[in-house]
Amino acid sequence: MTSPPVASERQRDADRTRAEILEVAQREFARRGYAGARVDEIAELMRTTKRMIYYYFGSKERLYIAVLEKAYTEVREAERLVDVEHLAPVEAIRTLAELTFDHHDAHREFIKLVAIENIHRAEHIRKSEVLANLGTPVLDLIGRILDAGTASGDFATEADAIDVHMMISSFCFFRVSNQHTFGALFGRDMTAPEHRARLRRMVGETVVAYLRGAGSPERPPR
Amino acid sequence: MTSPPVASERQRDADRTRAEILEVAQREFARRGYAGARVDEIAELMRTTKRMIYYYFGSKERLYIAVLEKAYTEVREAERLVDVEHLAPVEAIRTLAELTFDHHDAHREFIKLVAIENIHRAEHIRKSEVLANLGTPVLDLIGRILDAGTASGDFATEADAIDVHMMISSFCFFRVSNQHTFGALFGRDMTAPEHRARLRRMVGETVVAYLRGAGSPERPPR
DNA sequence: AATGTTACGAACTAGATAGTTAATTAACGT
DNA sequence: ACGTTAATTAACTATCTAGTTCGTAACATT
Repeated sequence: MTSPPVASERQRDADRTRAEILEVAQREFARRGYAGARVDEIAELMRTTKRMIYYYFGSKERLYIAVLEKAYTEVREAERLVDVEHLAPVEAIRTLAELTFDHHDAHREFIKLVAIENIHRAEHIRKSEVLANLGTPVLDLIGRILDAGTASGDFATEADAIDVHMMISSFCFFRVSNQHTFGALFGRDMTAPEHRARLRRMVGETVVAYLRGAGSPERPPR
Repeated sequence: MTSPPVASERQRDADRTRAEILEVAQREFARRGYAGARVDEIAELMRTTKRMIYYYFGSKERLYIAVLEKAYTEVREAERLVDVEHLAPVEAIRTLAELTFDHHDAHREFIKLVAIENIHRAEHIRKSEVLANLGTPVLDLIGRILDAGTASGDFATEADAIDVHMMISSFCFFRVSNQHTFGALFGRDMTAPEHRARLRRMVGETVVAYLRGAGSPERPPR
């Protein structure tokens, strides 16, 4: 006659505890960096104890890797939902750039984790079997858009998919990752709402302009 | 009859010791991040002792701030030497972009420091009186190039100097700062020699293409 | 040469920090 | 109802780490 235990009512719930540790840990690692984050601090910020971190993850490093794996996996999920192939090449690449912009805008904690991981020369990513083999479907998508654009004559620049991806990512990533030093030096918070729409348009226009071939010195823009 | 003390022979040399501490500290902070760097480690890597760090800099944080101040100041010195105003607008902005690329390519340790400082929300930069008021002459330079380009009709896009600076910086900075995660995920080291020239050309072409207005949807490229 | 000042070194300390031990309790299958 | 196992807690420890104490040696000044 007792009601079946609902997740939120249960006093012991491995999944819940594990998930909460990951959530809090992600926030702390993103805020303080890997070395700066404190296992005790993470423990205090949740309802369970430090022992649970070691029970489920074994070490600070393995917890950090688990955080990275979760964050990257979620981001890949979002990427899979991008659908721009019904658009003409120019609009397809412009829209992809703008969606990438939105995506970076919405996942700032993830960006911090990536920045932190780069400071550590990606040593943790390389230790993760999950992440080491995580190719990205975005590259294929860009490749197809580039092919279509070249075939249609819209794109004059012979571009490489990885390069184009880097160009789009760099703009979107930098705006968020370097907001603080940039803000301190130039007195402008690039992530403030009043700059958002303009910079969003800018990425799209930049990729399109580049691919159309307007930047090359030999061949003047058509 | 005793020979005058030469810098290298002297057993005590405040300037030298101070400089060596800064050098080693910069390397260590760039390698391990602020929290990850160890004062003892820095001390072991030089000929003097940990006591000297506290003698000259007072605390780990003040040492770190001193490292930032030195690094930023040196970079500003290099920026002052950029001279592209004798060129026509298109070539001026292209050259500026390419020089910025070279600059980032040559100062990777500085880039790491900036990335680290962003993880700490630029709190140390803000504590430094030297850095807080360090405007940049590059912005004025870009502003003048943009004005000239608009006046001559070469640039159709009404761009903002800070935005253009951000676009150039983001590409150059990201290539270096994110080389490790990017390499791990896409299997390409963007900082490898074989990609250098191509990507260098790419920044220049991208800014020029954008400023010519080739990316806008309303107005087709001229 | 005497004296004061600046630069330096070895050893030490208090507190922080990752990781552990071992006992305890809730859930679940039978 | 009951034994088994998975989940959880509190208290503990070894080590590390930023910062200090105190004494000394080199240089400058007179």
